[in-house]
Amino acid sequence: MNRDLRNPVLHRDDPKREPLSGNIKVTRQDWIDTAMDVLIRHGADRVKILTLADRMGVSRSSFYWYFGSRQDLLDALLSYWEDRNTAAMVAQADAPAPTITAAICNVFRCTANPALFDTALDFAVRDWARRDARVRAALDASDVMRETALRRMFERHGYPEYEAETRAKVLYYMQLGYDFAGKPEPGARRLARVPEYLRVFAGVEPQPGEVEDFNAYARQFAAFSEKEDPHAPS
Amino acid sequence: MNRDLRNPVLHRDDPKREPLSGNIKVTRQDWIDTAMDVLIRHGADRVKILTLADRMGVSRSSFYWYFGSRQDLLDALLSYWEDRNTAAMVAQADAPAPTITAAICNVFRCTANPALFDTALDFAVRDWARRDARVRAALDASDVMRETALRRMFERHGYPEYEAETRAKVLYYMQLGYDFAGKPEPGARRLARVPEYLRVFAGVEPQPGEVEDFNAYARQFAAFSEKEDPHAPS
DNA sequence: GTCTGTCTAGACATTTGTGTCCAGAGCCGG
DNA sequence: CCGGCTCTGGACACAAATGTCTAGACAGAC
Repeated sequence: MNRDLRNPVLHRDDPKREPLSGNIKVTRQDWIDTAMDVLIRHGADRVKILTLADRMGVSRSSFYWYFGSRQDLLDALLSYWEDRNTAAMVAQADAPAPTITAAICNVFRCTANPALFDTALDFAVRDWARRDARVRAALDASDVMRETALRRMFERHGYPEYEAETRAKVLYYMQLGYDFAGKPEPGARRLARVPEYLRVFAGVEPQPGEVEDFNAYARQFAAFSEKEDPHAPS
Repeated sequence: MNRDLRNPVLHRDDPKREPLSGNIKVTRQDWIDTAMDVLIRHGADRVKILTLADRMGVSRSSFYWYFGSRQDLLDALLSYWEDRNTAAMVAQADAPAPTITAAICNVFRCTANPALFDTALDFAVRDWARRDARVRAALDASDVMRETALRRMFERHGYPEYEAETRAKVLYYMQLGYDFAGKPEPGARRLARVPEYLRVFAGVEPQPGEVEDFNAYARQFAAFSEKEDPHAPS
């Protein structure tokens, strides 16, 4: 029973690592999934090993087989976020669109669709960034990428560079502030307000059919119709 | 030495309580001030009694003379916030103004002036609200009051009720999102953008002199010219 | 069937934070 | 000057969380 032969570090870091079948109660991914849920619902500083273990019905020791430390787990959570939300929003902003209002609707499609963009996760990461410099750096980089993509979007539709930058800021920070604030408006009222938002953000009238197209899309997602409060405490 | 005669609860709760002069190292207000600083810079969950005591150079026991528990201190912090930011923003929104753009500038004056509105504190309370139901309730009430005041402002300047509500939301949530996001724009660029913001928020051109009046006001405050990063971690 | 590697449980040490108790220092009024 | 009130320091108990160590259960390979 040589201790070096079962060195857990090697196995943890091996991407091809395949666990034995019947022996396992939880996998590395189970730890990550549970931690992600706690991160979103309670914040990064409440991702505690004991809490996760209790919730999954295993002992804390199991954790240290899969992860070297709590920090390792948190790094995994940040990696997941980095590979998701920002890419989705940039893609939607870059998507071709006949008019600026249609283009803005594309951006709305992003935040309306939980499969494309997890607003609760995005918020949790922002919250976390206040407490961790590495997270903060990753977040700042993401904000720049998103805002740049939105500015390019306005520029493609004929807005001068400086005005495009301002409108990108209004659109992006309004979106941010809306998700940040307490209670979201009920889905129906929120949808009804879309044409007005388009007028304010673009400064022009939406074209016929554009709002209807977006509404039809948005109604597919519970997030936009009856979203549960993403900031409920405790 | 009857214990009931020196019952600390009576003294702590007595608003007319006057400490002896030369005997005191810290006052109740010192604890609150230090806690407020930590709340703003690191978040409510890092307001630890030991940390505060170390920083003031006294023992933890002193704390329990002035406060019954850590919760008592946090309640004091919340009370302070409740009596400040919201009142200031509502007052600025209600202030008479010749045009809508001048009225919006009044609101900008609020967030530009640290004496009227502490954005960092506001943010810290929002952060805290995610972790404490009572804070969350106080925050929700404040958001409603602020948004209502902004809607009334647009209505007074002739916007129909529904459009006034939408524009109030864009103005308020953009403000929120801007403070929420990572790095604020440098002061000069931010000031230069004011007229464009006015056009987007109001949908009309600012009148001559309005922007200049606001700029002259804003330049008095370091917060708007070279604000330090309010969300630096740790 | 035994051995080997994978994974888990339970006990231990350590750190950090809260709250309580008590002795006592310092100031004040009588 | 002295007794009582105000406030502080230091010791204690306790709880929550992290990380380490060791024994051992279990499946698969041979």
